[in-house]
Amino acid sequence: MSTRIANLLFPDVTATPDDLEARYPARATTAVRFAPSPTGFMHIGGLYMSLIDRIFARSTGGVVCLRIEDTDQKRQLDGGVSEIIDTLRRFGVTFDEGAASETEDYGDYGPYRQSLRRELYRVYAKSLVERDLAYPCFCTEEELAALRARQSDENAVIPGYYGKWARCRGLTDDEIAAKLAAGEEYVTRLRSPGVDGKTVDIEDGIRGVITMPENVLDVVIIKKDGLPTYHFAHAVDDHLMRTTDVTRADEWIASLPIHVQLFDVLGFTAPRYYHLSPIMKQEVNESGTVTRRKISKRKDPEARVGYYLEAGYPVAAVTDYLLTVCSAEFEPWRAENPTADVTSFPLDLAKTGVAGALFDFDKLANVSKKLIAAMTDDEVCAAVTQWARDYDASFAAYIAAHADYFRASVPIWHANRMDVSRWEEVPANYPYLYGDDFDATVGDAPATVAAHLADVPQILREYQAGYSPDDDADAWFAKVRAIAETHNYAVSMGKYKKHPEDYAGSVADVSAFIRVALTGRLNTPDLCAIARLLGAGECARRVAGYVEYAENLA
RNA sequence: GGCCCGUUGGUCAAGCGGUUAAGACACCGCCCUUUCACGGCGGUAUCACGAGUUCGAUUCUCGUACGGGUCACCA
Repeated sequence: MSTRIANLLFPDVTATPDDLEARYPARATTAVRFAPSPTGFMHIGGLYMSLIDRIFARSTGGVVCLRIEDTDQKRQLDGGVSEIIDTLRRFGVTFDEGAASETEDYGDYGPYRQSLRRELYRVYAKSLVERDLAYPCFCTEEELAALRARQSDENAVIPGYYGKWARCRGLTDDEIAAKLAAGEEYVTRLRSPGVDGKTVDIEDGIRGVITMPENVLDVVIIKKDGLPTYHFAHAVDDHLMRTTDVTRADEWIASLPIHVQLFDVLGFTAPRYYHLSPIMKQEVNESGTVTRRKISKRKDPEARVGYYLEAGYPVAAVTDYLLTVCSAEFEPWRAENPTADVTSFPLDLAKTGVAGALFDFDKLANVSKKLIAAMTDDEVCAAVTQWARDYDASFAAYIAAHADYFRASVPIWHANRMDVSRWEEVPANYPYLYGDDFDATVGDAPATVAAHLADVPQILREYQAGYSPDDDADAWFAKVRAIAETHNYAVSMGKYKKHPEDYAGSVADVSAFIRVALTGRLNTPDLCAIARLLGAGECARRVAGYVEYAENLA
């Protein structure tokens, strides 16, 4: 018994583990937690994890807490907590307990930020010292570096602080007292009861039983600054918060033996673990080899959740996509429940993939397009307007100045189309709709125009001469067909396909000339609708401009 | 290097000893069509490799290769 040392180390700690047990009673439901570090920006992987936590809690009738892991003081950033809360809320991820703002918490199992839980960790650390399961270590960083060097020289099978390498493990109480009296700095280490050669079986809800060597390392549990390491905080926090299920990235699998040992010496029941594979990104290195790696916040703009907001993906598209990646059961569910909130998806974590999916922007775009197609014109109009206000000031100004026109334009590219996957594409894809002095003649003429250059000016002149803004779609197209006929362009695709040699082209070509003159593109929404939106004057201006351009080319 | 985890088409994947090896995205083709689309139909393409178990392996076992993770007073 090292009561003397425990008291020397933690003189102010009077509470006992039993007191804490009583303060945080067991829960009646499942509990999971999302536990990010407030490093200043929200990572897409964090959104992914928190979404899964939220859904897990809902589908098991339990709660989800937001716990802030701020024990690494070097990495903290001002505003980091609000960034997390605000971003997640935008994506519909909310918590039943946890940090509510930069300074406030709510819920009965708090405080929910580790920097405020210092005393809790110390109670357990003291208990461990009393029971000879932990001890102070006075080794400096230099000494530790030297130790690693020696181990590498001697090819130690297991590197690290343990057994004969653990110098401070054998310090007598008197020696410890003397060092403490001299004011030497120290960390607190676990006196690992692990035995080299023994293994532990740990069940993972996704991967099944994992067999690993038992932990023998005297890991640090309390750092020099008095705050716990991740391992110790995980054990104490998840026990005291009565977390029943721990979801986290699979990079933690390697430290599982430490964690179960900690739970064991502390007398806690370990939670059920689910280790999820992070979303990967494909990379082609200089030698041409294709590899996959975690999405990195340094290299990949898409790592930032803000990236998707700025691009204008509807938030539901992002969350739907993430769930598609997480579970193969999501898409069929979504098809059955097109309007249901994502968080009501009955997620079965056991069926989640273990390999680490590659982020697929094509798939995201498709999910998003379908979702946008299902929105009403009014919803789309409102969403684009809001997006522009937030992220595209000049487009926002344009919308504000042409509110009715903009509203009238939305159905043109929205109705029965899947053209738009994110709002930034609206100004980018439709310059011929939204912009002053649009000029269709910049760039090269498309092949179909170039191939019929002799006909283009005359056809356009006839089109313009016959154009009436009062024509409906049928009348408008009847005129186009008539022009086609006079120039020996087949009036239907069917006829043209049967005998292409009999014609100069088809009505599709004639339409293409008009389309290019009006928009500069070969692929646009319905031309007649575009012409009506633009107005007769603007159409005349563009057609005239293109006639001149085509004549110069010819 | 030690220890873990993984490997089904270009991508996401279903599959749990016998299947024509689902489906989605992307791509291509055809049809529909008065243009652009939407829609419909169809197509190309996958079990990393080698042993073993078995009447039979994508499914089980063991190797090999390749990929990933981890070996901090960071989480």
